[in-house]
Amino acid sequence: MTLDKNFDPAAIEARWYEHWETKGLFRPERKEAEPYTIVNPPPNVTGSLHIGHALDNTLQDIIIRHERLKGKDALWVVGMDHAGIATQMVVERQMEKRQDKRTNYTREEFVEKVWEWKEESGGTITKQLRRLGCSMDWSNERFTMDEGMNEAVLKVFVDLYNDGLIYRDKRLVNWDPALKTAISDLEVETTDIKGHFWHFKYPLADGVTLDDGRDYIEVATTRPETMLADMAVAVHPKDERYTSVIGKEILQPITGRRFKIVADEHADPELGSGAVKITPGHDFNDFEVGKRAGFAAGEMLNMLDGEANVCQTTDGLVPDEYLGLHRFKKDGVKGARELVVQRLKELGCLISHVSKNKDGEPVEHDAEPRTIATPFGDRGGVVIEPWLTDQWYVDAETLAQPAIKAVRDGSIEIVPKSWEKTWFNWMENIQPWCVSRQLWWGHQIPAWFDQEGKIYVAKDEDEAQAQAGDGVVLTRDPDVLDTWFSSALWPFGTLGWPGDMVEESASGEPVEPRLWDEQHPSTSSGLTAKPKPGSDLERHYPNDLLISGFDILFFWDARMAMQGIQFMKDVPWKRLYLHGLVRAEDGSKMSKSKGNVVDPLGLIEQYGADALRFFMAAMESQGRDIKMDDKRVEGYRNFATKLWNASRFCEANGIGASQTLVAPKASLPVNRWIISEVVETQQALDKALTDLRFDAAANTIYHFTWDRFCDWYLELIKPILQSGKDSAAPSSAGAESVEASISDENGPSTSSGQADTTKAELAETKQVAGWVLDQIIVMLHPFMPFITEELWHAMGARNYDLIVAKWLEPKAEIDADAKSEVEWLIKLISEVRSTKVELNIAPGTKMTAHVRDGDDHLQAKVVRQNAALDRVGRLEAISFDPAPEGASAQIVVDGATYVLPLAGAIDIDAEKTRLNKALEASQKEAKSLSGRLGNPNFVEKAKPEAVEKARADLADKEAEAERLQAAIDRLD
RNA sequence: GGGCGUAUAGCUCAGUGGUAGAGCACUUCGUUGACAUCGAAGGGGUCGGGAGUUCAACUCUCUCUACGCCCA
Repeated sequence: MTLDKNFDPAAIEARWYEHWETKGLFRPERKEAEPYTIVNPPPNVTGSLHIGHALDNTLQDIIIRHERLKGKDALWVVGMDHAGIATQMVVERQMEKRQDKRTNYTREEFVEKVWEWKEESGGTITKQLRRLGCSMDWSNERFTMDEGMNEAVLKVFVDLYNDGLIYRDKRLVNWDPALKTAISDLEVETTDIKGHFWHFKYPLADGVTLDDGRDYIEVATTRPETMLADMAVAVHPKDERYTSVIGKEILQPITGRRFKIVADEHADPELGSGAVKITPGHDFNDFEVGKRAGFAAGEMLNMLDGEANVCQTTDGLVPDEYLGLHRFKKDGVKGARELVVQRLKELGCLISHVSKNKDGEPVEHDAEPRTIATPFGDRGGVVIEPWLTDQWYVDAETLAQPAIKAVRDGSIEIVPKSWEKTWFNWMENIQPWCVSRQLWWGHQIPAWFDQEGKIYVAKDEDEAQAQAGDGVVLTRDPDVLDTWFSSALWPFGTLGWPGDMVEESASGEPVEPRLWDEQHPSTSSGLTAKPKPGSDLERHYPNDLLISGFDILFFWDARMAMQGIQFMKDVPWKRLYLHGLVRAEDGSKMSKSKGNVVDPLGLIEQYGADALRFFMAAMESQGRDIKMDDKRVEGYRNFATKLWNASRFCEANGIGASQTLVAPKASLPVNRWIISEVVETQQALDKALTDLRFDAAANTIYHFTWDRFCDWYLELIKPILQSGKDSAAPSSAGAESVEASISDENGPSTSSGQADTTKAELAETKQVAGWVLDQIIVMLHPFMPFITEELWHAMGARNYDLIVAKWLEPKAEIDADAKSEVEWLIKLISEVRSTKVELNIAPGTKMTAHVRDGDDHLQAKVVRQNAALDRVGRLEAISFDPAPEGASAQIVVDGATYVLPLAGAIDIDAEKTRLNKALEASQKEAKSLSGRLGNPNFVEKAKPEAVEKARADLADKEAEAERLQAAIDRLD
């Protein structure tokens, strides 16, 4: 197999993905291996892959592939979320297009249609995740409404109810009039909008007046329409303006309703008139005031229907002209708000707001302009109405306590740690979680009502009937559960809970599972439920890691923690990694409405999935959002191409797949050096991945591959490989450099490295090069799975696919001698190159170097590296004899000076400038070091290592400066 | 109002109590067979302002400023 000249990602991606999936390689059978588990945040069934998914899933895939390579039983659970509201909306919208609607069908028919939609059009995203290369366990793909999850949801609901942790309550709820359902407080987004603040007169009844003689109380409101359901006016108990009227009554001008003036600390004397109207049925604060004033929730007046149109209150006092109006102006049609203002104005009850125009003249307005923090539904997009209804609530406060403790005691580690505070802050102030939704699509709540309204909660109707007794007519609660209620069970519901639980008696003997204990399943049986030994549930719960965006920390992560601990008696995952958002190039949030959404599939088509993945990893530093940058994705595409070409080079030189996991035995310094570099790279990479530093991990492998392997190692071994070719096909190509030799008579005399290369050295080099390339391919695989799998097979016959290959075990030490020798070589060659540029000498010019102050050790190195110095450094000969008289360039490297005689014209001034620049740099550093060492405090108080290092550095720099000075002097 | 985060090269971002780094962009040079999706060599930052701790601060503390996010 020969690699194509050009690397084309699209040509290999689909092929390898299908190969992995059909061979079942995403989850190979490894029952004996240590388990490793991640559950994927289930994307919405209606969703398609956006750039945030690309980030989130790339990170997970990197970890899971790494763990799989390390031999673990790596399980990445995948599935979809039924997305109650979103999905129902999609299907209803489709119906609208056909002039059809949900209510033309029975609930069963409609739900059936949603399932049909799901089968046909849902789950686009699962195909797209495959494009990204994600190695989830599709063979066990789940859905939050599948049978198993349904069983889990029912059990959780029933158990929580029996334990008093779910209850039904009548209170104000966040009502979305567009979707006609309750939503949880997390689904409300508060936005500042420009609004108005109206001031009205509320007449006092029965001829009562205030101390100042007025016969009305001034109240102000941003929502005049709620006036139709006012039940009180509140004043602060200590507000002397109003103490005399507390307990007296107001006669509401529009409805004619009479209600009391109550004392309540909610009224702020500093704000407006100090008196506030109270509408307990339509405002969260007023609800509390109303309760304190003695109104039961059931008595509170409601003036709006589910669409927020005005309806009659139970006291029948809302005038007919208001009935049916929307709460406020909608689609250009005036609503109750506008009419209330108009009528009050006509009645002389509106207090105008007076402002001054630009000429300083007073101008009257109906209302004062004001910015109002307004709640909007995150899905429906309309203003949320606090509405008095019966809903199901989860006692989140109780469930939160162990979740708080788990983070506090380290059972859950949150990465980055800075999110802990947010976790605690939210959990400690958590509100009851409203879990019922007035939808048809979702898990219908397992609760039945008899004709008296008594509640029976049970797993099914038969159970409920049994509880209620024969002959009682039961009606099932039509509502469904919040989608997050089911996704909160993901870490165990997907692993076989509750089916794979067994109960153990006190003696430890297993008992037949009794999942639906008729009394109190979880609390009264006296048995401990445990996962069945050997089951996925037992092996994979707790999960090892959860990776999610911080935006779903409360929605999902926190709720998983609560439910996981409650039902599994253990945390859902040991670590929680939170990443940021992917932002548009200008730093703004991507949104469809702004039209600045970047499509990850477009990037994949343009640059390849590997490049996009690498970008995500390289940009993911903890605690920061990622700004989209196409140029950078392009750069990582180039990186893939670079690796491709390096592999082609190897292939062309007979370098192929290595046969061993351990590093080959090597004698040549360059080979020993690169093996050491592999060892160091692996250490850095493993550490970065353990620390979840994706950026560090990506950069480590990037720089090793490009800067070390391609730029130096492959260049340095070219002479060796070349000689192999020459000997295979003898030619005179290398004859010229055979002349290059060490001319010191006392030193070891040698001809060029090419001639000197033995078969053994060539074989060793090929082996090492092949081995190193393999290590790169393995280390890079979690980041760039496609190109690496392709190269893995292209480089030779393999016993297994790369995705299930073995992680590195070089079993090699870091070779300090080889390291220092090759580093010297690189430094010398680099210096020669930059000297040439500065002296305007053509880069290809071959030169001879004369060494000053060289010792035996250096001579030996020069001999060993002769071929590389010649081919890569363009130093055709290195002599230990003094340089001939005449102009020359001089280089100082590691305690020796290399004099490069220049036969032709040399720009002495340019060389002087160059040397002086280097001298200044050395002197500057030496000065700084000697200054520090001259400070007695430093020598006394600093760490001894620091002092030692400073001394050593100073000696080096001073010596270097001396040599440079000497070199300059020789130019004169 | 409370909380969190960020300010480092033209841009996007790493970074460590002990002489500032990467990618891109920029400048110059380079097609002798892995790679022009490339190679070689460069230029460029008083690490947001101020104060403090320390022998030593880009790094720790405080404060100010600017921006962003979350909660109320």
